[in-house]
Amino acid sequence: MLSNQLSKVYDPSAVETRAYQAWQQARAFHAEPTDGGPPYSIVIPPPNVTAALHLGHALNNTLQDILIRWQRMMGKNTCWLPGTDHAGIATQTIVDKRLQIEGQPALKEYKQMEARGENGRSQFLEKVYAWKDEYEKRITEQLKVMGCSCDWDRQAFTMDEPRAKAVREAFFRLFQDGLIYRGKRLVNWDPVSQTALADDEVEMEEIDGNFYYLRYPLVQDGHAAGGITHVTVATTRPETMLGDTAVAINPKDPRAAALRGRKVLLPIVNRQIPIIEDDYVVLPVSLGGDENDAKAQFATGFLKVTPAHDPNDYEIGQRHGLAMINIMAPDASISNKHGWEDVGDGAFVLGQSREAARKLVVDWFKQNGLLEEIKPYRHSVGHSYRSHVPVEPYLSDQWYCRVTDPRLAGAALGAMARDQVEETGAFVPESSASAAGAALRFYPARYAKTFQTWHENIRDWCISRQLWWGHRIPVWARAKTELSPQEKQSLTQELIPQLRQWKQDNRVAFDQQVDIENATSFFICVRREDDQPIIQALEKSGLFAQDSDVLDTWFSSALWPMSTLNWPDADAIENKQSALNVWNPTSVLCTAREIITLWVSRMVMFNLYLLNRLPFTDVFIHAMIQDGHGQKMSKSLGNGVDPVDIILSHGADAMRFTLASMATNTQDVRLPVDMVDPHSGETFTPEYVTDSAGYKVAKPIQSSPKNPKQKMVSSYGVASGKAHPTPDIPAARNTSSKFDLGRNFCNKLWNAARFVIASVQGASPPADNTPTVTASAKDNLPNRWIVARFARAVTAAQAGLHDYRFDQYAQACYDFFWRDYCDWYVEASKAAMKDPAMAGATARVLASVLDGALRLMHPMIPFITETIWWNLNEIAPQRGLAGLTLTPSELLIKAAWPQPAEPDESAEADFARLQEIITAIRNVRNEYKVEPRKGVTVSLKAAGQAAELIRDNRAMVELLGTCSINQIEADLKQPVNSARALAAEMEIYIEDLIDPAAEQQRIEKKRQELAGKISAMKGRLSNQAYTAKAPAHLVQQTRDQLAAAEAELEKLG
RNA sequence: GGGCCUUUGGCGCAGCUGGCUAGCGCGCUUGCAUGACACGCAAGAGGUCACUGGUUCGAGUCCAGUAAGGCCCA
Repeated sequence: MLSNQLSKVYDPSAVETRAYQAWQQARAFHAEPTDGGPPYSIVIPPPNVTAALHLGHALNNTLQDILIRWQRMMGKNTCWLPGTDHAGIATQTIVDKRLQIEGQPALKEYKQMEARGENGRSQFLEKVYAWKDEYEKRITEQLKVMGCSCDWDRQAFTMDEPRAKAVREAFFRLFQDGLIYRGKRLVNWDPVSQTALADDEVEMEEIDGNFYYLRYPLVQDGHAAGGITHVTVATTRPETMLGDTAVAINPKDPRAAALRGRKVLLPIVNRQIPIIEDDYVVLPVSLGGDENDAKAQFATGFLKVTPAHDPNDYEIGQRHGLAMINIMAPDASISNKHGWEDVGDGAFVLGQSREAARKLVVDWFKQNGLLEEIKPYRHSVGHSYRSHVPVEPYLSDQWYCRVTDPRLAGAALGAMARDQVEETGAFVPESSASAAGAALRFYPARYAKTFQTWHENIRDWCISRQLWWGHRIPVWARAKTELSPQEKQSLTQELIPQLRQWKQDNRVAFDQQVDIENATSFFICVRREDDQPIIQALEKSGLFAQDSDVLDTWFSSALWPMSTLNWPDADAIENKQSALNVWNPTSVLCTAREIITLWVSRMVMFNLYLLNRLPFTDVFIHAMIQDGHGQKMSKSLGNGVDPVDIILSHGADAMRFTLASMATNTQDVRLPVDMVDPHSGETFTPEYVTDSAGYKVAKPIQSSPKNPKQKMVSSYGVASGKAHPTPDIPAARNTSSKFDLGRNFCNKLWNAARFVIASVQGASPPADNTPTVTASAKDNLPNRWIVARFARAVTAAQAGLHDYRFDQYAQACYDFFWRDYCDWYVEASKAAMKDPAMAGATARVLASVLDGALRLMHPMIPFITETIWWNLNEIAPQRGLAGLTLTPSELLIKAAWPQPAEPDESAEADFARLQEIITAIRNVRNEYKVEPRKGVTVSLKAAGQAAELIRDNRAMVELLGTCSINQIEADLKQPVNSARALAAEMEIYIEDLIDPAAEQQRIEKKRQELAGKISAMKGRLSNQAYTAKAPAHLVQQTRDQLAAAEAELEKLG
């Protein structure tokens, strides 16, 4: 067996690899549902296979691992399910781009191959799978080096076989129940990716645009119109006028009456379109519109209505039964082949891009005297989150999930914890799940509101995407509307009877209320991917073809807490002891806030609908990490920090500790980003500049702090292409000195453990060498004290973890281990270990409290604690104290979480007095500039218990104060030439310090401090309102404090 | 436009249902290479808690408003 001796210098990389291997060998991460114990489970928010993990992932997964390891030590049957997400559009786009950069055939070429019948689709998907394999592997590696204790046996991917099965079943059930439908709607169309986007995939960006004022002449039909010959519409998108089918006016507009029933002649196309009245139209300021509304300032009172190219116009079109004319091809060029027929004089715009067409149309209006004016206007325009081009509202056939249905959105609202639901007037029925106490609860609570508002305003979810990378939509549609008599016969006589049978067998579903005998088109959803007889029958008939679209990635993500646990396998559903039934609902979902609407909502709706229970009970939303200027970390700004770099430079434990300390209750945390000088290896703060968009970025070229002549390229320089690294001017990595916090702590822990283990090694066992050896002997105050402090630390740590306050947990560990254990207890033990009467018991306490501390800190810093644990097991196997049960365990990961005991308050109070005295002595030594190792002689004026306390702990005070105690007397006179300090109601004289002036100054400073306090407290007490209204105990406390301060002042003389 | 959040020493953050003489880490100052640790030890300096008003015996903490910044949803 390898020696577990701790190396002199802490080397994280050596420690980490070995510990992780040991855990895996022991199968410590794996659990079976039948293992027993209360279940505790987490599903990982599956990282996208698009790219490697960044610091946000590191935070997210560190926090999950802390929870998992904590709960495992608490004896729960713990399962953390890892996996990755295929991220449809993002991955497809990135692979396409990579192929283009490499000069290989890319998506465009594969699409052409597919059109020629050469399997372009499957060949392209092979490329995407290769990418996925690479990144899935990389992500898994990253999670492992971070220390994540995932159950790797259960690793999943959103497109693997079991997950595909879940998607199929869910789609089938929703389709069968009428919760999925196909509709011609306006979608957010990305003309570059040529796919529909969900609302949340559209990013609003402020754009400098214009309002164009276009004149539409009134059709002269012989009626007077109050002298009006034309109407002027204001638009930001003039090219869409080609598809106008009405002009709207507000019924309150005074001009409305005169124009009622009239028409305008749409220029260019010469289409006659009606003037309609609709409340939606904004009144211009001159006619009573709101002057604070920017739109009213720009409005003319007439609104061109283009139902096929604007969501609001679409609504108006629906209300008024207007025609919808689509004037664009899928690539957003102007086209007369997708629904626009009356081109009129518009041939000159056909085939033009949106941008070019806009210019041509405006020019046309100008030339024909119909352009009234152009006003600059800044407004927000939706952009594709993927291709970053403006999204086109586009009329097309898409699949929708009817999330507006009460069975989905309503159920999600009903599952919320009642005390987190805000009264909004909207009807929120309480569901059985929430009534049973298993309600959905958000941490921090404020995020419940986001969830609630989203569901109260939800719109149907467009789930189809015109992509290749994703789950195919399992629907077959009639490919032909016109059938030959032969085809007709084969359909009605063969296929339809079969279909009816299959439907009865629950193997297929039709869209609801369709008469399949007579309908010219209908949809068949096939339940199972492997139901070959059906699929073959449909395809061989030549009458049906599978929908070519894929599902939105979130459709499969929405099933994640079920699909990772093998839903819909029969065994998973029926067996009470199946993983699904034991671990779903999962215990908590850890994620960032932008995911509440995208993902949390959909998981809740699907899990409730399909399984009649929540996917998880707690939702913990953690902060987002920003750079030092409060900006999002992004590739293009070059302000990201790579977790792998931090692990290399600081160690995984150090990174984890720091991340946990940053996990406060707030929305965002800032992480100032530093750079590593590739010439010297030094970390320094780069020079910042402001880029054209107003972001603070690192100057592309930076100078080495050591030698300004040596230059380097910043990440921003690389990302923006503003500088190119060369051998002389290399690229510099980002880092952050914030991680020093964790590194310092781990280093402290390592060295303290080495020291403690070495001290314990030689010590003879305590007289009472049983697992219940007591630390409460009268002469063992430091022993009693550290045990009490440990009990407090456990309570604080546990409270922090329970509330998802990882910063409080980290702080509790830090304060206890460094401040109490190292600074005081280990130092004090140096005195006790020299005393044969105390050495044995002290050694036991040293080892036992170290044991407890390792257990306490293991979830946060697992590698280092595990490694020290092995060494401690070897050197000091006998551990445990009365009131501190420490069941032995070979591996720390499997050890039991320490139980908090009642802290010994008298030990705490007594020890605090000793600390005060020692600090006072040190203070005087420092002010008098006594040589650090030179002893001083100290006498104390103390009586009774105080004197006893000093006498009992004399060796410790002498050691820690670097002094020798001369006298401890109740009526001691201050020795000549001595300095005087007050502490713990004692007078302390440090002898042979002769500087009367300095002494006078010290005493005067102290006196003023006291006087300030006294006058403040006197003021408070002389206020009658205070004594009358403040709680009695507080008033008494003030009186006591005043008396104490006055007594102290008295002593100062 | 609606919602959420932030503003506490040079920097990053705590401060629970109001009682604070406002904490922590980094940085800073002064000592110290003490046989666990200089990624360290000891002792210090540094803040009228963004601003204005209110409630209260008492406000960093509650309320209203103002300013600056960030995020989400339209």
